[in-house]
Amino acid sequence: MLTLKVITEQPEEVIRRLAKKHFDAREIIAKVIDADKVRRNSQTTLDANLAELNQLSKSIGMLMKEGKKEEAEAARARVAEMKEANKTLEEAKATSEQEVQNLLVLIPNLPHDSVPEGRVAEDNVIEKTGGVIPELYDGAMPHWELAKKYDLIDFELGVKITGAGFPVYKGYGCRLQRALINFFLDNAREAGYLEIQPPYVVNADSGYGTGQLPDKEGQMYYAPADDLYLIPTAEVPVTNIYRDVILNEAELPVKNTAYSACFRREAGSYGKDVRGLNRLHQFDKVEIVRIDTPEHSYESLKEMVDYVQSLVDKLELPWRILRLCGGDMSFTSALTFDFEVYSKAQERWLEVSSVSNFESYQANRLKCRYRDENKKIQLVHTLNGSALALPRIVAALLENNQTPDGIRIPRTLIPYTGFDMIR
RNA sequence: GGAGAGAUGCUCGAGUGGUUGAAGAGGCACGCCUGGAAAGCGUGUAUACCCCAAAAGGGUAUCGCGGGUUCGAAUCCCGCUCUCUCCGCCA
Repeated sequence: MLTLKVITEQPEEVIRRLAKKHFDAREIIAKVIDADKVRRNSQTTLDANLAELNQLSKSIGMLMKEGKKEEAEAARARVAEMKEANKTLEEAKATSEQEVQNLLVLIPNLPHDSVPEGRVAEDNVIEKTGGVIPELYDGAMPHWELAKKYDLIDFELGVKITGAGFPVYKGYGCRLQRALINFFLDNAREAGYLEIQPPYVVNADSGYGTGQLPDKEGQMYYAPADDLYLIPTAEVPVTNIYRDVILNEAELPVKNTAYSACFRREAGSYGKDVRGLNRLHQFDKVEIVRIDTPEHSYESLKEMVDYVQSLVDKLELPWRILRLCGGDMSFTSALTFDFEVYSKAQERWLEVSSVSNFESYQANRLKCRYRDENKKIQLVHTLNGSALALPRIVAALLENNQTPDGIRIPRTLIPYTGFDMIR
């Protein structure tokens, strides 16, 4: 969430910048400022009262020792009186504090100045493209047919065991999955990321820390018996490592990577876009997470984008990078680049990665800060990106590399798969 | 799952109702000493919020978390969470 400071000190600036996200902040910011005034006022008087109370209590102790019983009793009466008044003040303070908090989480992050204007996905700006879109032979198939033909993935079996969106991988399909995971992790390690194996299940505090809760509650699988959530991405457990932590500037940037299975309810998405591997309830992903200083975070973002580009290049996939427009960006992001690869048989672009700088928005909720060179404590910037999500990469690899004789494995991946063709 | 013990600052650790934000030690930072270092000596070393234009300064809260008793709670009471030990079960 945004800091109270930026909202109370520069409300007009906040309103102006949020307009790009098509969020009219005027009313809610007025409410925040009002609630904050109440909060401040009640704290100021409450603190003064408590100070007097503390003084009185001390004096009672002294008077008792000195045997001045009557004076002590008088002080006691005064205390009792003040405590009544403090109850009201305490309530006002707690209520207004909660109100500020409740309002703050409803305000999205400010988009970076370089975010393009726009409302929908079509308004995103193509930043860069690469790779070659292949020509396929007559009779080329979409990946769900290829998966069946070569017995790589059994979608119906997943329905039987669990439900739609939980495919069962088999044989070459499994080996391709494992190869990709190792390929992504090894590349990340070589790029300086520390590998983490996080829990796949998190508590509510972690959900709030990265912003899945409260607003995206319905998108996570929930285990009520233990009040735990299945992670929708490794970002959640990995970023929460740094919840309530004060880092030293020398430790920055933190560079972590993690493979995990990801679980998403995807409530409300149906239709042809969900065919095959395009949208799943359980999928595999390697995530990269960075924590950095405000001064360096955009350089970090660029490095992350370049890194993801190197992956799709190595996989010989046709790709493009989109700079997301204000209307298509996530609630929490300041600047996001999406990576898409072209799926030739489906003749459409598939999103395989989303790389974002959240600036201090996530850090504020997470309470992740660092001590700068002047020993001053300030919020870090957090960034993350997929590097990469498997299903759509697999879809594109299968479709783009199909030949009448089988499916060709990209050269850089062969050491990981142990085979060069799926036949 | 059963029984017991415990949770204090960066770390260890003292502290069972009254200037305790918290002794002591260690660590760390700075200064002195030194040719340099070690040792030694000195000083400093939590976070959030509020008041103040800012700085200086002042105030409030925080000893796992939440509530209660009391004029006053790290210290007493209740609930919760977590950790450790033993037993059981087990990849």
